[in-house]
Amino acid sequence: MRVSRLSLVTLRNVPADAEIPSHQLLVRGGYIRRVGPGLYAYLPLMWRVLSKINTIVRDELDSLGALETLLPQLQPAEPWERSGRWQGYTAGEGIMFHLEDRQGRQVGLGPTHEEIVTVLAGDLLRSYKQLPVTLYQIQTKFRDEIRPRFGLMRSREFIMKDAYSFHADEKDLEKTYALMAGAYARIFKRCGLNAVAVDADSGAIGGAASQEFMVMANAGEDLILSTPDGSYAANQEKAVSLPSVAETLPPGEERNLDTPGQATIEDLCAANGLSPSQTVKVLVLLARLDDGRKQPLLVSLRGDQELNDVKLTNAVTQRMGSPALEIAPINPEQLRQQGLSPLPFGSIGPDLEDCSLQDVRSWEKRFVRLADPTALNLDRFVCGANSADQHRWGATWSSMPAQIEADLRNAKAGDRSLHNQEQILEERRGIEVGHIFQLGSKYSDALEARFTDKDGKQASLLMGCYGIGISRLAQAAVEQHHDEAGICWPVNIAPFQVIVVIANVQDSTQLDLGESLYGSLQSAGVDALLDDRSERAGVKFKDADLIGIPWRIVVGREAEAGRVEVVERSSRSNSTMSHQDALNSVLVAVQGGT
RNA sequence: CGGGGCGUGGCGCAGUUUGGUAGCGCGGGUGCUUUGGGAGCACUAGGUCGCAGGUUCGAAUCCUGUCGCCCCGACCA
Repeated sequence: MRVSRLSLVTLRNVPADAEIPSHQLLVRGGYIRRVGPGLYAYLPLMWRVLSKINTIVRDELDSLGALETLLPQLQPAEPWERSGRWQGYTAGEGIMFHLEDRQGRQVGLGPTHEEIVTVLAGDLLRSYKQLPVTLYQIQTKFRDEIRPRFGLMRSREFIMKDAYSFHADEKDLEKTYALMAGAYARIFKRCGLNAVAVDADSGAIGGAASQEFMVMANAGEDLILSTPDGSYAANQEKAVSLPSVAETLPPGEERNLDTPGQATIEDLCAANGLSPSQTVKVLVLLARLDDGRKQPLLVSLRGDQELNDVKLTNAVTQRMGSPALEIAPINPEQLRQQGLSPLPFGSIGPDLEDCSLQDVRSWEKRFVRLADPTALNLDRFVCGANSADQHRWGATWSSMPAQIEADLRNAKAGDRSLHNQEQILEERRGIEVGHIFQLGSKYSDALEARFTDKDGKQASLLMGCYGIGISRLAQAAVEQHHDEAGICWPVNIAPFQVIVVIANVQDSTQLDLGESLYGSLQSAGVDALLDDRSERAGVKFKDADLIGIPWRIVVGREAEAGRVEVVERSSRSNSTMSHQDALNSVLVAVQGGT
């Protein structure tokens, strides 16, 4: 390709709406353009990058025997209703774009394809003899994000590879899951990314085992906790750790404490010479459940611990038999609307009585009481006395109502690893580029996707599902590979592997040599770009750096002598040599990396 | 949804406080000079100042409404 024909528009100014380097560079380099909030056009250079990533992905998945398909983006509501996800995905903060067609049918734009593929699999896969099967597609997904940001990192329309596997038994599912994990590791490596697999929550997709593949970068939206020896890594949503040892309360009788204005753990401890680990804090929350119930919760944590929303949501979902769609603190306004008296927030104890809910209008009439082990393991503690400006010193669980024990706290940097107490957890930010799940029969049960097993009996298909954010991956690669001057693409996903820059196209010797090198590269099967523009050399160098082509051959001053300069973008190393040597060394470098 | 900010040529911005009929840098076009790290000079094209009302002799500027976009938050008392 000739740069003169590429419609290349690079920007010197940093676009005002781009925050992180990768987003700025992709816009400045002429890779993407914003069309609306969270909506981007992939310009010709970007499309080449995405195609290269897709080629690698296809190669690895095909080698596992997976089958490429293409499924509808416009999806009827019905299978989503049967899987129980229509409500959660469309109501309130739901993430699915949905609409009514001219016949009044409800349809959604696919944020993911479990429902569709499960229905299909149920139709197609009738016997264990057909299993296992893995189907995949590379396609645009739609998600009505609360707040799109960072360019392609969190956009409302993005390209995703999603794969779904179907099995007759657990063992077979686990086998494919493991194979897929291996393929993912190879895919990210071939894309030039430093990605790590971490334990993850399976979230709205549901299911058992689940791992995320994270590209470590400061711009990442996820917090990853890991041990220095690499033996443990997990998303904070899921991470576990050994809590620090609580300080014990000195001996003494249980008594009341006057705690005027001490509404936070911090204030309480400062005013009374306590350590946060000697206290129990109680959060008053309301869970909105999928079946319509509004369930008040009392959640007890040791004072020095933070609540983990994801763990809480999972615990509530499990106990209530209906998915928790949203859990939020109860505020005084809500109490008023329910016709309840105000609660002494800041002085709540685990034994706040259910009678304070007696007159509720639309909520459940009893609290569900959950407590984290860090709180339950305290023999004696300080907690709220359920009356304003009053706490209790030396309280014990024996005088409290029964609690549901559940891990509800955030693991954090500095905690000891549960798996090896010698190891202290560290935290880093990560960009989630892939996620694999063992779904089991969650969807096949709901959608009645069954097959006939060896014994002639009907059984639900066991499923795995596996995603890679293709467009996000491309941007993550830029986030991981750039410098002040621009992008430094890993050669395997670069839009072009080599750029031949003719320093001065007015000089016919330079022009001829440049053209000839370009032709030789093309005949050798290299993706080459020829900068044949009648710009000054400096402009062409700046653009080449910005768009990040891994290898540059400069045909300039010494063209007369048949000598050219070879520059490696990432290291900036350069050397001058004969054009034959240049061709050979670039061929070796480029093809060695493929 | 809550809080903050911003809408002025393709991009980045000034001008708004103190109304007087639109400007700077980059980019585009033409010509001459220049030619290895985003050149210089000259000429030139391009904006109903987000939109709709209002005040005024006169509105980018003041008032009202409205739409859009960006950032932060939605962390726990």
